[in-house]
Amino acid sequence: MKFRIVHRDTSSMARTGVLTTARGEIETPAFMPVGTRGVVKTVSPDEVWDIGYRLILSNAYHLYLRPGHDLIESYGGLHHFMDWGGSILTDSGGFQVFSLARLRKVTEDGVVFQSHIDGSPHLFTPELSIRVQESLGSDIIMCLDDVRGFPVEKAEARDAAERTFRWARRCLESKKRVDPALFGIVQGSMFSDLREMSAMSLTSLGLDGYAVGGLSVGEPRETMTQMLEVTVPLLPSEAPRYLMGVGKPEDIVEGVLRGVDLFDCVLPTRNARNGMLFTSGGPLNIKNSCHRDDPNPVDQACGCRLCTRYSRAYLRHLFLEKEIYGLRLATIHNLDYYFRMMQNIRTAIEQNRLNSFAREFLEDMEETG
RNA sequence: GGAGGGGUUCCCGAGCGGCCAAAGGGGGCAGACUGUAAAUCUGUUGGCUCAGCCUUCGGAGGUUCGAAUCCUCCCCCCUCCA
Repeated sequence: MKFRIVHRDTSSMARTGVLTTARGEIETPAFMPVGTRGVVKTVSPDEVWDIGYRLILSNAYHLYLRPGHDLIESYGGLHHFMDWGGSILTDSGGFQVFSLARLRKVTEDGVVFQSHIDGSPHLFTPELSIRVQESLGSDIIMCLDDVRGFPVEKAEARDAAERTFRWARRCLESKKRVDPALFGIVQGSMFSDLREMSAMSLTSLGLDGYAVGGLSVGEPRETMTQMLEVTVPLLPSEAPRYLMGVGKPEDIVEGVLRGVDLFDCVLPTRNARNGMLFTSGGPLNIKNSCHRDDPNPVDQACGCRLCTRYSRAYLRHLFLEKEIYGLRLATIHNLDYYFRMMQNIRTAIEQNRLNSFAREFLEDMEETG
């Protein structure tokens, strides 16, 4: 993997760049659709590709449990297994330490999960996480980290951040393949000094990229941006920076302003399935009765398959009837919205006007949201 | 003609003298969703001048301090026998 910065915005910390993997190039700042189980829910890889995406996120923990990383490896890796021609970043399973908190126990060695599928216990170590991700054939692999929720006691946050560093070192040591890039993850919850400590120690490992983890877990947005402001400047400028699990359109803009290059989030895909569509006029719940007899497209300004061919009335009908096509159309639309948003962000950076772009964007969001 | 079963709030359906404006589902309406245990979850669903009052359990009467619940008559639906 290579990362080349193309342009630095003069009005903010933002930059555009090109991330090059064995599968091709990705323009940054970029958003990654989430395909946890080897599929972006409800849509085909072709559809994801046609929208413009060249990098998606998948998950080591879920694919390890089912169908098993060895099986996927025997099918030529995840790209081949799911027929995705673009690049893949896999999450390490660290987030499941947080999201499956009731089903796990963290030790220095690793995390003992009780499978959410059949209850069987699994020890997920940094070494296993790397092995799984290498078997999958990911282009970018993540270090196993210890994610905690919000709020959390400082002692617990320190403990988790320090462990995350020790695990990162083990991940680096156990990495066998040379082609995938390895990203470390900064933790430290909402404590500036812990974030600093975490960033400093992690960068000493000389990893290929750095992620900021443990944010958008329930804290106020202002807190998240504060944490970015103390963390991002400590990360090497020439390496890609990735804000994990973020987020809402406004969160992404805030992140880019502070120098973040990569994002991922389930929001566009999950909310699509729940009937929430992102539009240039703000979010919209297609199930609301006001759309019952509305011949207009979901978003006049959108060129996606949903907006160019169907009325709000039709999409609402599909949702009320629980027809699968509605989920697909909504997902395509939201992914299209996010892709175009990232394009607009990149253009604004190259024209040195991200700051004013962001101000307008956030004001619009406030008005409609 | 005879015997039996039943009509409950938008729908299905529980309740079978007071704790019933009435369980539970469905449907409707609204909200949430941030490295996906999520095509999920939560709230709400008679009216009002809302800690109270009014209207409501096929219809009309009655018993009772008190009735969706008991009694009488009537109207409809279903099953079986002739």
